[in-house]
Amino acid sequence: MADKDIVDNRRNILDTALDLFYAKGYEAVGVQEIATKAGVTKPTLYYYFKSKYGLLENVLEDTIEGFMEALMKAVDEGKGLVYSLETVAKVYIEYIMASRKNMKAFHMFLSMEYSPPDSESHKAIEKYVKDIFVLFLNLFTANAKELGNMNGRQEQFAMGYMGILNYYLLVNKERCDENEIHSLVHQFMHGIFS
Amino acid sequence: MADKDIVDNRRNILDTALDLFYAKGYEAVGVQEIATKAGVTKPTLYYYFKSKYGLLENVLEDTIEGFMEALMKAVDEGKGLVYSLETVAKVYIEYIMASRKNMKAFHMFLSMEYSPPDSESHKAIEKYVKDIFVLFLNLFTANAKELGNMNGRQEQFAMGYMGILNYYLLVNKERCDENEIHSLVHQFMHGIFS
DNA sequence: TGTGGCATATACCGATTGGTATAGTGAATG
DNA sequence: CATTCACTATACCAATCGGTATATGCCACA
Repeated sequence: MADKDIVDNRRNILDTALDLFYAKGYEAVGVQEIATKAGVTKPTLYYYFKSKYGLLENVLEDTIEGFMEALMKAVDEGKGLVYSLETVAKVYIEYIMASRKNMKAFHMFLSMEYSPPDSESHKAIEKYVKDIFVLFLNLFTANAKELGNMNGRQEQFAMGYMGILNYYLLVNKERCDENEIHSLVHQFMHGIFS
Repeated sequence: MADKDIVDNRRNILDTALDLFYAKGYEAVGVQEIATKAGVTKPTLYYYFKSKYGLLENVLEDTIEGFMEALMKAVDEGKGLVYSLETVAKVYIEYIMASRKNMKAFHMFLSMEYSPPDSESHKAIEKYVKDIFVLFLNLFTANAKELGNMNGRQEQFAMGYMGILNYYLLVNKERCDENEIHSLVHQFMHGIFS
């Protein structure tokens, strides 16, 4: 019918793999299942990706790196801590709400971040985790003057903020409210004694 | 030599399974590997546990339920919010530091809490997660008078506190400092503006 | 018309998966 | 002595695992 019946098999494999890795986890999904659901055969999959693990790496590159760029852009604006924290949170929910694909990617990322230390999932994700942690760390050190003497508690602040953000987004998988995020940031900065 | 060369195969299987589930994850570990490392054969494993999933459930019961009891005991003392939050945090690190087995159990638990929604890991853990969340929720509602009008933000508080705690303990897998936990609780209650 | 390379499928590999049918232990009980 | 019971091992099952050798269809270019 249309002049474009051509299918991008590589794209299909990537998207199908994300769906399955998100839903069942990397270790629980077979290569055969991915190929079948993507409408290709196994050799086709192995033509584009050198191994199952290589496929996982490509899925990550295809999804998470866009998120990382947005995150990096949001950090170095130099408009103060409060502004930065809220902007960062906004990047998170905007990314997740932008598409179902992004939502799946983010939660796959989260699940991999907490995955067992000797698993392939963990190995594939660790560099991204490290980058993001450093990014949060820099956010606090860059705004050190606002916080007075942090006494090297930047790491604790970074961990606390990432923990709050991650867990909130884990629990509220489908519906992320921007107002609630704002409230969360406020809580983080001023404590629960409103 | 000793009068007790008898081995408790059920115990060995349980402990070995925990080791492997912790390190590589439930889905990535084979029943054969568990049996071999435990020094038994597969039918012996299936004599004590009806399936691989049944084994996972038993591993959870064997480890996490002790933690849950300690947690429940720590909550309902009615000595105020600050006291409760610190006590709860203390239960976490005391449990983790008590033994290497406990440390593995806790991190397996954490990894399962963030595991993919359609995975067996998720299914096995969800009831415990729900119980713990309710427990945290009650902690805040029980101390409502201290916090003034929470406007139904108990859920947010519970999520925030669990998130901070979990992420801190994930990152500091091996070395959990009680003083740092104290500082973390303080940060949670009064915000990062010291 | 040929030729080379990208992209795809058929059919297969050895190894491992979760799980079991069956037979045997050794110790206690009648 | 015979039976029973808790427990363990040998040997096996079909199915699936990740991965590949080989052949072919197709299209661009010569």
